Amino acid sequence: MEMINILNADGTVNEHGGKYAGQDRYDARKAVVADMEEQGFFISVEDRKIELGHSDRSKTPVEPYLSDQWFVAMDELAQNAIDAVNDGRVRFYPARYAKTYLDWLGEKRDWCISRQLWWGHRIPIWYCETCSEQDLEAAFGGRDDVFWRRDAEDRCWLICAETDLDESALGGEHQLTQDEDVLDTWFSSALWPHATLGWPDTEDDPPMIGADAADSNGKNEVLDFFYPGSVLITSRDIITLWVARMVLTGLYNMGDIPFAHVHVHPKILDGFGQTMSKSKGNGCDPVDLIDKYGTDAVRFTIASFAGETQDVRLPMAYECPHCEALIPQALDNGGPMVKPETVKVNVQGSAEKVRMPCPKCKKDSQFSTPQYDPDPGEPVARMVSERFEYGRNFCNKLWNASRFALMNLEGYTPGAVSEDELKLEDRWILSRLSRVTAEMHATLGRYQFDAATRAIRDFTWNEFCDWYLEMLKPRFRDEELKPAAQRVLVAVLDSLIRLLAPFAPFVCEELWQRLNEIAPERGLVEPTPAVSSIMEAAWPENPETWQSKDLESRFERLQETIIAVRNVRAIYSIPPKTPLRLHIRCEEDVATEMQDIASQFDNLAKVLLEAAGADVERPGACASFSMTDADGFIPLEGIVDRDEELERQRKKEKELTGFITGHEKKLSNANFVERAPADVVNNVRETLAGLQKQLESVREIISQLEG
RNA sequence: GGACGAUUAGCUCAGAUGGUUAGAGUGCCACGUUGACAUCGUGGAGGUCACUGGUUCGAGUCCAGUAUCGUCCA
Repeated sequence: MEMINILNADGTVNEHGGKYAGQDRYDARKAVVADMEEQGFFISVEDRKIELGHSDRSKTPVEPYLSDQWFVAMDELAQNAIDAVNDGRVRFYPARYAKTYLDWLGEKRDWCISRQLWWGHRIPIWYCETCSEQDLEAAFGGRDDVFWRRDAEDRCWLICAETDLDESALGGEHQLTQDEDVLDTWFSSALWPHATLGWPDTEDDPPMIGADAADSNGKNEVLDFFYPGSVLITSRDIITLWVARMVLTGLYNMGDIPFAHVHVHPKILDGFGQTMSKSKGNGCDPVDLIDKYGTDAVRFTIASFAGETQDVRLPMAYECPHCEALIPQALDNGGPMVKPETVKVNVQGSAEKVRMPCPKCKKDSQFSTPQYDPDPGEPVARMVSERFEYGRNFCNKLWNASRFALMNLEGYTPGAVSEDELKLEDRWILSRLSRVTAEMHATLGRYQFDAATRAIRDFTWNEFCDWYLEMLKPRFRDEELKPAAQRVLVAVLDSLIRLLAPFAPFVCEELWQRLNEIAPERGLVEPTPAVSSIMEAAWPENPETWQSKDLESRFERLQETIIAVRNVRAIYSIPPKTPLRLHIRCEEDVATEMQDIASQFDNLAKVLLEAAGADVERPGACASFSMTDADGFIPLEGIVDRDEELERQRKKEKELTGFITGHEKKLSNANFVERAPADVVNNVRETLAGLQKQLESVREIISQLEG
């Protein structure tokens, strides 16, 4: 059946519309109904729910309209792009997104590239109805960038050219008319990886700031150097629209893939799981966030969101411009908006600008909405999110820790650090540093930015700040121990800044500069001169030989002891300044080590190690704690409450019993012992033995308390 | 209709190849300010891992189904 178009481009009915020709489509529809009624063909009109597409911008219903469009044949182009992913030349991270790409390309639907817009690249097609092939031959015969053929209905010539053709290029009586449409924006965007590097010019570098055109050596070295790129980082909703198109045009125009890796990051949704958009008014202005929390804070926080899931939620709040209180965003009629009971929502067209009252200071303020902008000069409640405090607090912590380090680098001299100058805490922090460096290398290699930021944050805060810096403090007060402590600290801080620089470049640059002033030569084991900017600094390589599992677990025992003492302090409300005494019952080798680090017990828990060894007895009135290979007693004459202590120990006993039963159950299962890997079984056995030993101690303590 | 994902502590999220007592940040509770940091420190409470089956010696993790939510495509 013949397809008949009854519409003009402006939405009025055309000459095929009979008596309705010239009428607007809405009027014409009413007229049709009226005419049917008049002629007795009309039965009824009823409301129906139908799927009706609307223009995103104008919200006008989309009408069916037949027109000629240009298409790109996709068969071969798509197949080449499919092959590039299937044979691994292009790799997706996370890998599942390759499916989106392959499924879509696999359909090989021809690509409609005509768009009825006034902006964009004009389609490089010219029409001529009057000329002959001889005319074309005469005008363009010598050119290899102009092609022509008759159109499918043999109505006119279609002429395609790489560069614009003059409308009179064929001579006076033959008019060349260029297609009115422009290329699909994705067709143009698809060229981005090579077009931005100067393609199709392969003989000159693209114009660059400061470059001398006279240097041209007949090659586009920029294109050669930067194409193909290494990684494209993008959002999943344009995998088909853009990524696939970049690959296929890259392969077609350049004969090579545009990039080897495609990393697809999650999409940030609002607190209700909705896509942020201007028209919904639930988005946020990154500049507002940067203004409030800091550039590095925003960057670090966003990096911490970037894992392998598809979405992350970012609950937003309005910030009262008067008192900085946060007013959480609420849902209203399906769209995010301030709570309806606190504000009348301004519907489109309303003249009055709504003011949002602050529940804290009771003042009100204007806020940005999709319908209008706030009045100039008016205090505006901007949109912020508490989640960025994560990054802000961390950057602040890093800054303060570094400041502390720099303060203590007074008198630093570069020099080698010998094995015997390394204290337990030095060896431990280096072991941990080496581990975190390796972990960052691994996670960044997989584009798991969330895991990388978590690793470096935990290291910085929970290990470097909480333990290492604290343990260095006494050494800084001792002139003899100071130099080595400074050298190790500088080396660790140097690495730390390098590792953090991608996520907090501004703070890190500032710290790097300050470190350069006080310690221009640094590093383990032999110091070397540092480069002038963190941007030039190499990614650190902290040797795996620094790692020691044994050392780390011994260090954990020290940490456990200190935490146990602090816990006793908290439970009995003993002020931090009141000194305590500690007796530890353990094997001799453990005792020796405890003695070696006794000064740290004093430093970190204000507790004096009074006795350590296998023959240590539990003093009469004391608080006790037990670990797998040591029991601690803290004499608390007159302070300790026997009932409270008993209750504490019984709680511990119950906890231990629970774990032990679980482990015993496992080991009594013949199937487990036979089928599980030997190391898993051994692990359970060892843990069980440790737990049993600990339980024994706890029971002994209980019986003494009861007795 | 098809595809992909999510459902774990009040909130926001980690938990790769199944294996000790499921973690973090934030919020909450208690205590703390004589100098790195209150944007902080110390200690603590808080979870039948959406539901139902299955595979396995063993499941937050693997499989099937159900429910709810989100996104893309048609």
